[in-house]
Amino acid sequence: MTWYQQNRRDLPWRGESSPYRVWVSEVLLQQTQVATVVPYYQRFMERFPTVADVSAAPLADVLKMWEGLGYYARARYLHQAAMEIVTQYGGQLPNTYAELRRLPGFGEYTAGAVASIAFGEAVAAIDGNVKRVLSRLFAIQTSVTRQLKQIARELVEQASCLLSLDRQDACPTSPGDWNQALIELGALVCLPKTPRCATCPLNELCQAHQQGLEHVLPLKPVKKKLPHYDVSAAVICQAGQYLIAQRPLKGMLGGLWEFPGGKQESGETLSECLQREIREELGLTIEVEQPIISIKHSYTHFKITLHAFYCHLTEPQTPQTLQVADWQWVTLADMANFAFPRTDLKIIAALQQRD
DNA sequence: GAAGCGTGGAC
DNA sequence: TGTCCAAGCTT
Repeated sequence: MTWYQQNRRDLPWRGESSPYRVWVSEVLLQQTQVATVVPYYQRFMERFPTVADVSAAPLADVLKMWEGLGYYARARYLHQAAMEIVTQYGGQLPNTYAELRRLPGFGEYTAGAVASIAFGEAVAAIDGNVKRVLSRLFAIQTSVTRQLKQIARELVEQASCLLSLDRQDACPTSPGDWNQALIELGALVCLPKTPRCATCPLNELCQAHQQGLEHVLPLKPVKKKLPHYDVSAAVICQAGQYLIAQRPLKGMLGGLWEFPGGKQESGETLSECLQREIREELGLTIEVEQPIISIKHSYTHFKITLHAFYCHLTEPQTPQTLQVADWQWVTLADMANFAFPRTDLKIIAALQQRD
């Protein structure tokens, strides 16, 4: 706790805070690095200062604030939870782990983090940092999940009891500070690849370090290679406007807008692929023209090369919502009002260069 | 318990 | 260029 007090980073969601701000920061930080989150957090708080502001906004506005961040289900769950908090709890976050855990997007970690940091409840908050710190501190190699939960629970309970008996020192005393101290130690000292054991306040207690296992623990599962696909995207122009489509709400990039297209099947040219996809998704017949840009991109479970082509309708036609949530004709300038995945933002940038 | 879900930075 | 992996959650 002394180390944490002296080494904690000054982050926008620390200091003058509120349960809402803690919650938003925790959701943004899920699987996302602090440096990436900071500007998103600032913009999100300006646009949605309170829970009521999020709950009153259309999902499209929340997704727009999430644009480029990834794991877009987080934005949907945050929006859903905000609406529940307004209707069920009068706009105030429930103040216990058990109640928070029932809300969309509140898993064990996030419920534990908000309950401990915002409300002082003595519950554990086990993220990737804490897993790494505790795995090394206790040299845990098997039955990881059960042991870690047990240890983290005992630690936060004991820490809050001990510290409350000993208030004459200036150390932080809350379970929230305890949990954040473990996280901060993992983020700044107990690093995944090159742990800084020489400067670690726990190095003499750390069983992994004593046994020379700090580079081995925690044990990592073997990962398989990501498959690669060629994907095509149609930039369909008509009278200075472009056709964009909204992806289905559930699943990959749910609710985001894109230039329609899809995966190339074997024995198919990119041109044929586009014509098939646009017919299947929107019921349109197109002609494919010149290529615009090809983009390499890696997702969580596969890699793609995305090939964008100028296209036009063979005759006047109205799109149908066969496999898309919605569609819209928009100008280049209008596109700023829709949330796009990274790859499509690159296509838009290419279009602007030609414009 | 495992799979699906984004993106960017570090190395 | 490739790989790892980050303040995880839902199904």
